[in-house]
Amino acid sequence: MDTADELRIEAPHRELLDQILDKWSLSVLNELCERPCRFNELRRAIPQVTQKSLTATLRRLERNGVIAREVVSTRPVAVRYRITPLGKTLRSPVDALLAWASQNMPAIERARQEFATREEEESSFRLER
Amino acid sequence: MDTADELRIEAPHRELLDQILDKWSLSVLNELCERPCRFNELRRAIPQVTQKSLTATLRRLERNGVIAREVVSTRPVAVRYRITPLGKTLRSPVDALLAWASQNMPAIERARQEFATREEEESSFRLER
DNA sequence: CGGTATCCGAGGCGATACTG
DNA sequence: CAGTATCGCCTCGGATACCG
Repeated sequence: MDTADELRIEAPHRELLDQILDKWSLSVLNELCERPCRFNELRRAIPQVTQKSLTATLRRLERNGVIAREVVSTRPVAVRYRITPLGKTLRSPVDALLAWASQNMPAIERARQEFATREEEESSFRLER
Repeated sequence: MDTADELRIEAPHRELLDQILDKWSLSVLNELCERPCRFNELRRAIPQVTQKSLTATLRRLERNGVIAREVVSTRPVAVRYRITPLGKTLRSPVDALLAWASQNMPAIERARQEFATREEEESSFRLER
């Protein structure tokens, strides 16, 4: 029942991670951790993202309370995004994960090559006989 | 150019996170951290996963060197999956992230409700006028 | 037992065009 | 400036059926 509990607990975790660790979130979070940014400022900082995806990412992050959106009613309007206190607390666990990735990238690269080699051997084995 | 560097570095990170933090990986990793498992043992432990997705998940994790697959050539064959030393090192950063999620779930829930409320107000505002 | 093969629908994401 | 709207691809994952 321990296991079953973990699995039930896990569903919201998964949903949350999907929202916070999606394709562009880390770049955005990274940028907003340094300073508050305007929309187009973020686009320039992350050139590969499209308007649509950036908007979607910002909405998701805002919805989950890790960033805040404030509108200054000038003409034309100015919009400023900034990280929230909650968002700041996300930094250290995420950084830990990225640090893990950096440190172990060589080992992972080796593992991938070995895997590819094993695959090749298998297929040539099947062909031989 | 600091920024540009970070972004170029980030691509492999993203790819890696996509492979390791995908829908079922955490459950599988969690299970294999406790003990080595047979294929169907994992299915029973994680009842919601389909054969196909479990196979795909195991292959991905194996490819990246965090789990190992060993085949015992009996009849019928027995397959055993176990966590690798590399895989074990993944635990602490992942746990940190899950701990963050658990701790802040209430705050996130509040943020979502506020967001929903703001959305409603906006749409009713537009209808009024 | 431990998988493959195939079909399918939902959703993520990009490209492009348009707007207050 | 800061978006929305639309289209279309493409991958992920579930359902189902079959296999050594």
